[in-house]
Amino acid sequence: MVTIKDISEACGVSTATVSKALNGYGDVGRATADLIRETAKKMNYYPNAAAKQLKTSVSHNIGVLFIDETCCGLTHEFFSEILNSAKTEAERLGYDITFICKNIAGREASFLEHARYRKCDGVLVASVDFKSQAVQDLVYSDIPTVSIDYVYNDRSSVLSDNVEGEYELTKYLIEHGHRRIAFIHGESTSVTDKRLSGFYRACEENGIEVPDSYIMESRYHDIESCRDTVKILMDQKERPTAIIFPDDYSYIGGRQGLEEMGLRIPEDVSVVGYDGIRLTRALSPKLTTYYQDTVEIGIRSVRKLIDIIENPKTSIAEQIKVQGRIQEGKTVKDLLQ
Amino acid sequence: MVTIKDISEACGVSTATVSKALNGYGDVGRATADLIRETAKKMNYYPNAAAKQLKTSVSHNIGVLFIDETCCGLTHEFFSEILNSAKTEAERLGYDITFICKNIAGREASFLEHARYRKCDGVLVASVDFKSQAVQDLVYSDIPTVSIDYVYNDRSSVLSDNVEGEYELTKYLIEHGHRRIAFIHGESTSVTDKRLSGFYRACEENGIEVPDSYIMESRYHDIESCRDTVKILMDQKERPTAIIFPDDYSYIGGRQGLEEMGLRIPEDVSVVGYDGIRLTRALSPKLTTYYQDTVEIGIRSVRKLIDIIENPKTSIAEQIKVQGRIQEGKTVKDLLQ
DNA sequence: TATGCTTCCGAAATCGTTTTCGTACCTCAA
DNA sequence: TTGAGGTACGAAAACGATTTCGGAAGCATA
Repeated sequence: MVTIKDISEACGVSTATVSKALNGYGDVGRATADLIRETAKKMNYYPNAAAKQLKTSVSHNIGVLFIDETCCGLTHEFFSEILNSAKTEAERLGYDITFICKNIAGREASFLEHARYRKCDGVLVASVDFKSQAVQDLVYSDIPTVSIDYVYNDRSSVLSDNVEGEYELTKYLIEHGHRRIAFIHGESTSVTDKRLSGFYRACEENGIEVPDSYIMESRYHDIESCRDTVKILMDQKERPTAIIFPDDYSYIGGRQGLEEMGLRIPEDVSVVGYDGIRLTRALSPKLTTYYQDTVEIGIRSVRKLIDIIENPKTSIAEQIKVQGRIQEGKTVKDLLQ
Repeated sequence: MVTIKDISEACGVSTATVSKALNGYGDVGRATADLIRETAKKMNYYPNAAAKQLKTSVSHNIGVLFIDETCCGLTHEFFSEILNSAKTEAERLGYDITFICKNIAGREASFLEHARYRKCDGVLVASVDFKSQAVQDLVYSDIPTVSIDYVYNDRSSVLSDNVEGEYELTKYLIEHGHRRIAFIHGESTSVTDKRLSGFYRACEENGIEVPDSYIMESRYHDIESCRDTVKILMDQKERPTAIIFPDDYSYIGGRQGLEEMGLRIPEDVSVVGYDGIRLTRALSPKLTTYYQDTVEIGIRSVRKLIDIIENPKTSIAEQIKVQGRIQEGKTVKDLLQ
C-alpha cells in the first residue's frame, strides 16, 4: 500500500506538507502542491480510511437502519426502491453505505453503539419499529439522522405526503360518483393515521358519512390478511361501492378475496391501492393507485442527511414532503356515466 | 468515548494488559482478566473500529458488489432476497456490510480500490457485469471473494444449479405430455447457457427435437420484452404447447401477451417460470416454476466468504450448488389425462 | 544459595493520517 | 539597516488500539 510517507519521500517534502496539499490547505506552495498531487496520482495513492477516520472522526460512511423483522424490509419493493435510490445518490456524493444492526464483531450491541463503533457520519432510518427504544436512542443521539416516512420531534424526515395522497385518492373516487367508500388500512402507525385523516377529510368535504363497519384494520404488504379482511368487509348488507387497500401489494390478496366471493373488479366493486410499485402495472386489471416517488424520497433523504452532516450549524430540522400522484388504472368504475 | 486507556486507569493496569485481556490472550492473570472484562462492560466500552483496523488491517466488514446498471439489481426480488439473507447471516457472524462502488470520498476509483480503501475483509459479488474488467480485477486480487450465480476460475462461488433446475423443469413438462416446448431465455450469460444446456439435455433424453423457432431470446425481469416475444413466438403455425419463461417476473408480461392473443393458460398453452419469488404465489393462475432457495444462497455465500477470510490456508475454492425444487402451480396442463 | 522456569505484566513502537506551532526565508517600507 | 508581516514548510504530538520483548516476581530444584 502506498502511503503519504512514500509520497513525501518521492517529492522530498514532509508528510505534513503532503497531507496539506492533498487536502487543499492554503499554506503550501503552488508548485509543491501540484507536484504532490501529480505524484499521488501517479503512484496510485488512496488514503487509508481507518487512519483518516481515527484522526478526524469522520468516516464518509452513512449507516442505514433497515431491519427486516417482518421479513419484508428489503424485499418490499417500496423500500428496496428507496434504498436503491439512496445508495446511488450517496455514492454520487462520496459517501458509502453500511447497514446498522445489533452486532459488533459478534457481540450484542445497540443500534447507537453500532453506529458509533463504525463512526457513521449519519444514519438513515427507514422501515423499522420507529417507536422502539433502541431506535429512539439512536435518533435522539448526537448522530445526525433522517427518518423516512416517520416524524420525530426536532428531527428531519422525508415523507411522502400521506394526508394529501389519501385525500386525493378518496376525492378521485368521489369524483367518479362513489359515496359508499370503505378503507382497509394497515397497522396503526403514524402513516396510517395520516392516511386516515386524509380519507376522512375528503369524505367530510363532500358530506359523506362513513359507517364504522367500512373502516377495517388489516396489515401492510400482506396478501392473506387483506384477502380475509375484504371478505369480512363485503359480508354486510350495505356493501361499499369502492375499497381503498393498505397498499398495492395487498391488492393481490384483495383481488383474490373478491374473486372468491364472485365479485368482479370494477363492475361490482371499485378498488384502489397505494404506492404505485412496478408490479401494479402488470396485474390485471391494472390497479388505480397513488404513486409514491421512491426515487425522489431516496435522493432527498440522503441529501438532507449529508446537509446535516456537513453543515451542522446552519442545517435545520425539517419535514420534507415528496409529492406523489394518482396513477390511473382500470379498477375504478365511473358511476356517473 | 471510553477507550482502553480509561479502562486501564480504572483497573490500575497498563493498556497492553487491557487489550490482551479483552482479546483473550493467555498471558494475563485470571483475576486481572476478569476485572478488566467486568470494568469494560460496566463502562460500556466498545473498541474503536478505526484504530483496530489501522493496527490489524482487519475490518470485520464485508463488501457487497451489487450494481444496478440495469435498474433492477436491488429491486429484483430474487436478488433482494439473497441480499437480505446474506445481511442477516453476516450480522449474526459479526460482520458488517458495505456496498462497494466506484467512488471514494467523491473521487472516482475502481471497485478494487474502493474495497481496499474500506479494507473489506472480503467481497460478495452479485448481480453485476461479471465479465467486465473492473469486476475481474477485484475478483482476481488478493481480497477474498465469493461470486453468486457466476463462476470464476479458481474462485469460490455459490450457484443455484441452473442446469439441473431447467432440466427438472423441462422434464416436468415432458412428463405432463408436452413435446412441443418453447424456451424464451434471457440475455446471453453463463446462467442462460446453463439453463439452455439443462433444457436441451432433457429434450434429448426424451427424443424431442426442438425447432430453432422455439428458442427465443428475451430479457430477464422484463415484462414488456417477454410480452412482445411471446407474441412473435405464438405467431407460427406449429405452435408450442408449453413455454418456458426467463423468470417469474417475465410471466407477467407473457401472460399479458397470451391474453391479448386470446390464448388461455393453461387450456391453450402451458407455461412455467423460474425463481419462485413470492409474487408468483399471488398471480393467477398460480405459476408453476422452479424455486431457487434464495435464503440458502445468501447464507452459504456469506459463510463461505467468512471461511476464506478466517481460514485462508485451509479454505479451498469451490462451487457450492444450492438445490431448488419444482413449485407446482396451475399453469401446466396435463396432456396425458 | 544459586539457578532455571513459569507466570504475569508493562514500556514503547507502531499503524497512516491530521494539525498545531515554530521557524526560516523573503519582501518591502521606513 | 531594521523590523514587520507574509509565505512555505517541517517536527512532533496526537488519534486508539495491538504486539513485541524484556523484566520482575514466585517457586522448585540441585
